Amino acid sequence: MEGDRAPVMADVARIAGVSHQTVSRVLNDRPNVRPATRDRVLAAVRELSYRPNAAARTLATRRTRTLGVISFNTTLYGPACMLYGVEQAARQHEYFVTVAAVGTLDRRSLLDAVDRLRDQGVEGIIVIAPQTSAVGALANVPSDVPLVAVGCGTHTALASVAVDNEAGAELATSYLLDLGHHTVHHLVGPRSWLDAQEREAGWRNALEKRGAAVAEPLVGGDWTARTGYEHGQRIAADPDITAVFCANDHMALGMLRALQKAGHRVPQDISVIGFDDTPEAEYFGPSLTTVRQDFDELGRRALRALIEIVGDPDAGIPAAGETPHIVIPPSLVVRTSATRPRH
Amino acid sequence: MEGDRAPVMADVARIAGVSHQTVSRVLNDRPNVRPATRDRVLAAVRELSYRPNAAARTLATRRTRTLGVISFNTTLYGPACMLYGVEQAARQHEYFVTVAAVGTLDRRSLLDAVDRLRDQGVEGIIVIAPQTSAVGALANVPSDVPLVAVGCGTHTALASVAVDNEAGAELATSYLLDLGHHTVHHLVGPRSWLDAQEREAGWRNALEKRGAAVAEPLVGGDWTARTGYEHGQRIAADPDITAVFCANDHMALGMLRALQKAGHRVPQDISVIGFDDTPEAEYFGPSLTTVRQDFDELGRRALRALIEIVGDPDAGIPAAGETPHIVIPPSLVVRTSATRPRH
DNA sequence: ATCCAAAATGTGTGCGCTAACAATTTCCTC
DNA sequence: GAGGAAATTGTTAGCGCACACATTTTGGAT
Repeated sequence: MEGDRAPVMADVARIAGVSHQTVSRVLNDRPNVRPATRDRVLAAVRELSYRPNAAARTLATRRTRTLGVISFNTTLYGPACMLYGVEQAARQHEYFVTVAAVGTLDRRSLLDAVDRLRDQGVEGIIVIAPQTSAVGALANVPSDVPLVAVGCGTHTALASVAVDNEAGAELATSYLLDLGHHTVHHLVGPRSWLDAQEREAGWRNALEKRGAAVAEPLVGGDWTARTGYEHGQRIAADPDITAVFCANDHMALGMLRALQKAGHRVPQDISVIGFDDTPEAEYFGPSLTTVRQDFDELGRRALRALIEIVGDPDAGIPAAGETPHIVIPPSLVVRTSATRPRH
Repeated sequence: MEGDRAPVMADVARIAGVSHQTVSRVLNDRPNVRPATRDRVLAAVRELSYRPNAAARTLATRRTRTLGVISFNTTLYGPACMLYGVEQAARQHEYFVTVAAVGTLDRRSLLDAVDRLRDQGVEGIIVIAPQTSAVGALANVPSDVPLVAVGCGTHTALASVAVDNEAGAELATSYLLDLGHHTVHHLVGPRSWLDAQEREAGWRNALEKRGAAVAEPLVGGDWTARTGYEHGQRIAADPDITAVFCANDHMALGMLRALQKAGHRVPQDISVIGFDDTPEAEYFGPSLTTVRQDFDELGRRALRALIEIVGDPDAGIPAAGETPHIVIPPSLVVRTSATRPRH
């Protein structure tokens, strides 16, 4: 058990009575191999439990069939889903994916992550790091490996795949307006995130389109239920507010709790809408009306976009200078946390 | 830009006026290099932006410095955190990590994942797949790469790192008993998960130790809020029940909603306790008392255990036959969803 | 100066594979 | 059954690096 090396192609060749090149041809589905020979080779492969050595193959072909994913916080529901989608699609396309989590989003640690991934020889990188600063840092990274950003705003120099945050926010806001609310307040996400900025813009747009008053947005949210709760306490104190659009579901949860604790009923007294549609949102108290984005699909699309760029090199690299932006429309999921205002 | 190959060690050597071997020595921190030479080499490296070729290095050293993670559903909070912890620790130890998500937990797709990872040359594998079947399938995989299971029960033939589910469940159950409840009902997780089994066992133990009645456990839960809700409806109909221990937080959330919808107040009428302590649990209505497990730490420990096995080979492989089991104690987080029963 | 060990550097080889080309065989056509 | 194109197989040469060893240089001790 100790002494014998893992079998190599030459071993297979010997057993099958052919040259190692023929083995290579069989393994790579090359044409011009007689079926009988192919069978003998495959038999030998099985007999030895031979597995090709990836490093050697990479060295010879200069292709690693590996993609990298840089992720800021895989712990969040969205990023976790996107990662899943990416891996799923990668497998389908016969790529490996290696992940690099970054703890902070400063330029340095981002570039470090890129470096680490390049050291490993990834052919392309997907960035799940929806912060403005991240995109900024990455946009002009002097790298020869293609980058695609996923789930982060479209206003970027990077190729990207994202949900249309603005449209989603407009959907939510308009819905509340249609219900009869005079205006809608907005708890924004961290301003450093593109998603937060875009959702805020969408909210503002919808309000202005209808000529509704644009109240000062509530800032300081960090996506967590905690900050939602804190703002909820303030909102609860203002009797004029009838509708709040929260930049994500978790903050909406905190908001719900604060409101109820302060004695308000949702939706009778105040309507609340979230964003993301996490699996739990339906079971919040009350069931949360929210904007759904298909994270999985986002990841899959990102991967496909990346592969297209990395491409079978013979497919040709897309015209440089063109940074493709794929945007996916979100949808409103109506549940019970929002309703008509009382008059 | 097109024609020139990426620089290789020989290029660096030429520029620095040394042999490629000296470059190699510098890059690998080998002793016996004059400081002046080392500096010239490093300068040349910088000048060319040289990066060593991982494939070539792997081919020569037979080490990939890559670990694999097999994960069933990275979308869940726990697995996502563990993955994060793993990656974090891996980086520290200068390992890459590549992920392989499996969609279903049958033996085949599990072995496929292992194969895929081995094809890529991983030196070890961490399995985040806490199902009985998964462990069973993996326990006797005829593999030369070390496996460590994480976050899944300790009663396994696999090396593992896990939280002490049984202790956690006892903690929760005893707490409720101490509060004065005559007995505690239990909504179990999917029976195919070791965690679910162990939590059930812990719950049962605690009850028996105190001589409390052991009610029929509520089965059919699948970790989602939906099934928590469904069982909640049934529980709400039984006036005798005063305390429920749910196998995870999401199901507890569904339970809370169903109970409230049915007109019960939590905790005044019924106490509820969860398991996991997801970030949102604190903001459920009411704030959820739950058993906390440190997923990050779990991931980190798993990685360290794996590295120890993969080890600097000179460190020696631990005695075969010994499958180390690391268990981490959970803790009870007391919030407001559980209280004394009314008499 | 002389010699020797230690330090510093260079040379050759192989890791396991694929690409390019060379050699052989097969199979058809006339 | 001769000739030649097409199909099949083999041979050689790297890919870029680290390891084992050979060689040179250095820095004392004598």
